[in-house]
Amino acid sequence: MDVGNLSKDLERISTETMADIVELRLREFFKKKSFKPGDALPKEMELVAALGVSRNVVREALSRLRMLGMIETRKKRGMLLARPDILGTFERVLDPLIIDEHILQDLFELRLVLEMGLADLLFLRKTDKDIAELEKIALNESHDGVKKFRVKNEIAFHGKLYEMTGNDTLKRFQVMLLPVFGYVTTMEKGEYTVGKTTHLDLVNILKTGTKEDFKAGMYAHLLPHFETLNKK
Amino acid sequence: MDVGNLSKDLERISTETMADIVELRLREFFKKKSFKPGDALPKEMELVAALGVSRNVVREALSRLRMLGMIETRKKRGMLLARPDILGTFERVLDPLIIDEHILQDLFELRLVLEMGLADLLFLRKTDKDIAELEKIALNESHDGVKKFRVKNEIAFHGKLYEMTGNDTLKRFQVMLLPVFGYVTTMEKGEYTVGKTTHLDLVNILKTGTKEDFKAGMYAHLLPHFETLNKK
DNA sequence: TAATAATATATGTACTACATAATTACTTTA
DNA sequence: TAAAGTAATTATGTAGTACATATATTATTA
Repeated sequence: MDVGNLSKDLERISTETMADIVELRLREFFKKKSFKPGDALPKEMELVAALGVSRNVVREALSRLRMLGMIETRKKRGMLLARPDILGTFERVLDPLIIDEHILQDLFELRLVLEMGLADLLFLRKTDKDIAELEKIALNESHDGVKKFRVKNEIAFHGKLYEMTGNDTLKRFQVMLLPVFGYVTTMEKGEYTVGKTTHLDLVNILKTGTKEDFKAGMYAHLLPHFETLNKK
Repeated sequence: MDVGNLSKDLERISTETMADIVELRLREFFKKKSFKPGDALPKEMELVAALGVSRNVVREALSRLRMLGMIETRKKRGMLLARPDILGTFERVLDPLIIDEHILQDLFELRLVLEMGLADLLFLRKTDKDIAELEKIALNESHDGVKKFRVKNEIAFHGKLYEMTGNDTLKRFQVMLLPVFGYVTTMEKGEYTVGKTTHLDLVNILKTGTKEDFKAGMYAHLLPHFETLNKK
């Protein structure tokens, strides 16, 4: 018999555990019943009875949802639907040590994309106060060769840029990507090279320049990184 | 006594469960021992003995890590460290129905930032074949008033753009943000307004224009969305 | 009536038992 | 002796019981 077609004819044996199934069912249930954050959920024992599985299994599934912040539990009161902390869950798996090299590279590029796209939000929401603070950061930078400080400068400056967008999620996203970013940059060949446009240049563009100036400036600033990228 | 200072003096009673603690300890353990994907992990009973908690608790913690794709379990063989699917976990909590309105707005802006930042990767990696496919998508668009089709066009076109960056993570990210994006756009006041630059215009820029042209074109295309944004 | 105590209830933890799958060791047979 | 088949072993998966603990509700008392 043709082995190649076998996998099409024979359905893959599901290795799903009961906890997996219950987790899924609960998600569907919450959505279907259109529970809103703060609503009380059924008790564990009610779920056990309804689903026909052991309390153990139900608790494993609930434990997962609790970790994701989708539910909260209070003794006696039972469980409540909650608002998940979307980035918090992301953070949990974002460890450069465990992540695939290929994904790391993708995330590195993702950060470049983000930084290049910041300009519009930035020019919409920048304030004189912000720019003053940013300038202070840029002026305080030490320009000796110690790598540790250089990384610190980078983080402070670019972090402030994200902050200036007034988008908390974006800011947190940046914080999360920091370790990843750091990891990849150490992989880059040769010495740390600085783009022609410095942090101070960027500050000045923010003060008097246009959005387009800023986009060009940011590109020039990140150019050393862009040059490490390769085509498909 | 001053109640205001009380919370500073009295440490907050931790409501962490054993499962929370064990989860954390296991993460630290894996990192400390610098396990690599594929490595065999201790058996459940060994963890039970080492941590001094019930098997139940250990299993709840393991269940969470398993959900995140950090570990895999095979009967008899035990557990293996795995490569987590970072975006998969993200997806799990990214339901517009349970996400905070404020976060939704943030994610909407995040997507705008991404699209504005695509240009550099796009011009680095675009191929004639890609552009041809993109053009086909743009040409196939129906321009009647049916909203359903318009959304479909948007998804197909912008999705292709993400794809052309050659960055799988970015592409998946876009797919994830789609429902969120759709949700927010329906919130936008008034009728669906199209930017002055059409999809076909963008295609032509990709063909013969410069990166800067494209950035300007994309901004013009997204302008209706940008105009809904407000300052801090 | 207000403060206090008792009760009920739902989650958290521990423990036991057995099912199931898969590896390993052993035995049988050609 | 090698291959095939069988049994033993082992680690995870599921079920169920028991009790601890915190808290909302109810009952009691001053």
